Amino acid sequence: MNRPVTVDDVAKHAGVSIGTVSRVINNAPHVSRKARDAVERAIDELAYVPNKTAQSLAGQRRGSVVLAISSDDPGLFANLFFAQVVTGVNAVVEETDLELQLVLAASDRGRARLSRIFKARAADGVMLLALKENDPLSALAESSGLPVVHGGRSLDSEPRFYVDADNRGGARSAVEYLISLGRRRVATITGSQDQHVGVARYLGYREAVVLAGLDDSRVAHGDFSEAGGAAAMTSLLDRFPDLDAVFVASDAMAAGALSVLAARGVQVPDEVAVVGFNDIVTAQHTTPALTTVRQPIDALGREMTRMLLRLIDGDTPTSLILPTTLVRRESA
Amino acid sequence: MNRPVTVDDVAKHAGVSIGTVSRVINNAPHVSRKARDAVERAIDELAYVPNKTAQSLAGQRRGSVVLAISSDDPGLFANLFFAQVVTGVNAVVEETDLELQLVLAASDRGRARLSRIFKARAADGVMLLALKENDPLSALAESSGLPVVHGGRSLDSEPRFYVDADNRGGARSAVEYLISLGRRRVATITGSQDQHVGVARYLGYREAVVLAGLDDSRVAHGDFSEAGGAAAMTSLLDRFPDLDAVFVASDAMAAGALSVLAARGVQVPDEVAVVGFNDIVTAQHTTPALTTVRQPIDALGREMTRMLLRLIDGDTPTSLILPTTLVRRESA
DNA sequence: ATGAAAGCGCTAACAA
DNA sequence: TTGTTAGCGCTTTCAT
Repeated sequence: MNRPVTVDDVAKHAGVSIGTVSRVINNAPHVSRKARDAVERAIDELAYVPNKTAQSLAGQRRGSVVLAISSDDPGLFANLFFAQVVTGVNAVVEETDLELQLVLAASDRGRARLSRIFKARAADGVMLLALKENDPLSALAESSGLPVVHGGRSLDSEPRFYVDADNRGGARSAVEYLISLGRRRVATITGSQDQHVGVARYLGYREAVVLAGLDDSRVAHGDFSEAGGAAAMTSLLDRFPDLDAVFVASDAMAAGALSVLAARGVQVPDEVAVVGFNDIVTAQHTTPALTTVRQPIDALGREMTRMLLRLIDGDTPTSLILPTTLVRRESA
Repeated sequence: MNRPVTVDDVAKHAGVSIGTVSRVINNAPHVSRKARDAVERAIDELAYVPNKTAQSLAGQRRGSVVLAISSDDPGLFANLFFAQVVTGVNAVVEETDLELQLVLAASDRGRARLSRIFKARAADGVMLLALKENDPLSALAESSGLPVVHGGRSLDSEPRFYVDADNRGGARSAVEYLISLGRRRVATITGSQDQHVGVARYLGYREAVVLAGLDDSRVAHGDFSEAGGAAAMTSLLDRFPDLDAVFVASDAMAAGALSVLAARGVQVPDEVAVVGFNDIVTAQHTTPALTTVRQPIDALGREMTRMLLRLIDGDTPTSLILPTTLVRRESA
């Protein structure tokens, strides 16, 4: 393992001072054409690559951003969501010379680790994803003094800087679509009402139904799980045997609902139309294939990252809500 | 933003030299009980956290490992796999004070980034995941001189250090299971034969069939995609109308195969038993639910990381093949 | 426009 | 056992 090439080597090779080399590297002003050329050639010839650690130490910035994920539920959570967010984040990070640090912070141990990262100033900024309600991560991050961007919102407090999908609008347009199909007795299976997404999608449902002058009382509360969806569907069917459509706040719950509907011999979409939310892979494989609301997940990752970069640069970005799209399949 | 606490502060506060402080932090020997206590108290009282960057620079180690992923196919790839590997990796990294750096290296840009990381000695080791055949990443990583661990193998060359699932054994036991069910005309839909997994699973099939004294000629080649699986199933049905079982090298292909079987009115599993591979979420939602081979994905992540840590410590670990398990559902 | 030198906060070698 | 000091490789004043 031969000694790595340093600034001094480059300086020597180019016949200039290390100050000049440094200026060229950070393309600072006050460098003569000649010197710049010489340095650039030296860098090329020696295949010099600056030592990131040294840059960080001298430059007082870490050169890395953290993506912290506060979910321990690989089943529900991982479904493409994770991969897609990371893809989006990576795309933007790639354009910079920052590093992307990943921290799974659902456990105490994970949070402690994150906390050390903050205290040790081991990152220039943080993106927080999949926070739970009253997630300690939020306070932890804010108190660090580092720039923080949230993916999604929470019920307890509106983050200062966030990117979120338009859950309410997505739900509203899903229900409006059902109504446009001629359905008049539209029910909903909600997600957990202690989470922002759950509430937002429920509000979207109500908005559409009430605006259309229809009855918004056909409601069963679920918990985003398939089993919960099945239970809620059963309850709905028992209480409102006349319903002709259901807006379900997640695809997983919709899958559960579809099984119940099938078991009861209810025709989908003929008797009851069903719309889900999320567009997970499974949505294509339910019977019938599920009409659902798709979130722009990689865009979420990209915009979170852009926002964080601006924050790091000292700008004050504005929070963002990204539009969703309705994916029409056979269930409605 | 007040000046962060440094070693000198701690030293002063504890009334010892910075050498002693440093020794305590790295729990080196030659520290008196008394001094250690004093330092520890000072650290507590000042809430001192060492600056990672400075540690790295002085200590000549980066304090981070890279997880590089060479896949751009979020659809196929992301299905839980990604999240589970990361979960496993994170679990082990969490026990150390290393950072986990994520690099998506499917593009030229991503590879270039990785290359800089290597050259800039911006990591202590690398884990390579989801490499394609003849993936340039492999050479890139090896040439860096850093410790490298591969997740999975490739056809072109056996990595020096790898962790892989027992694809061959998993396939073999899946087919043996079919045979134990009384099936005698077992076909297979293979995965891409230019990938190690594809070949390994095919070999496992042959092994089981031939060892049982059965005919191993009922073969159709697929490409791991759902559409490919459907096409292969059609071909199989046309060429071998007598088949009574199919081992399909991936769940996605199995989903495609099941659709074809259903369309042709073939009863599963009564007429034809089907077994898949991977145990993706979708496997539970096919009709009928898919019997499949599950890989220990989070264990893969964990073991890769352990292996890398040992490599970084200068040990010479041995490559690992992790056992798979058969998950019985309704399709066989 | 350029060079010299003082750090950044820590580790490690060497003295004491 | 403890203290001192010289770096790690870079950035950034401050002179020149």
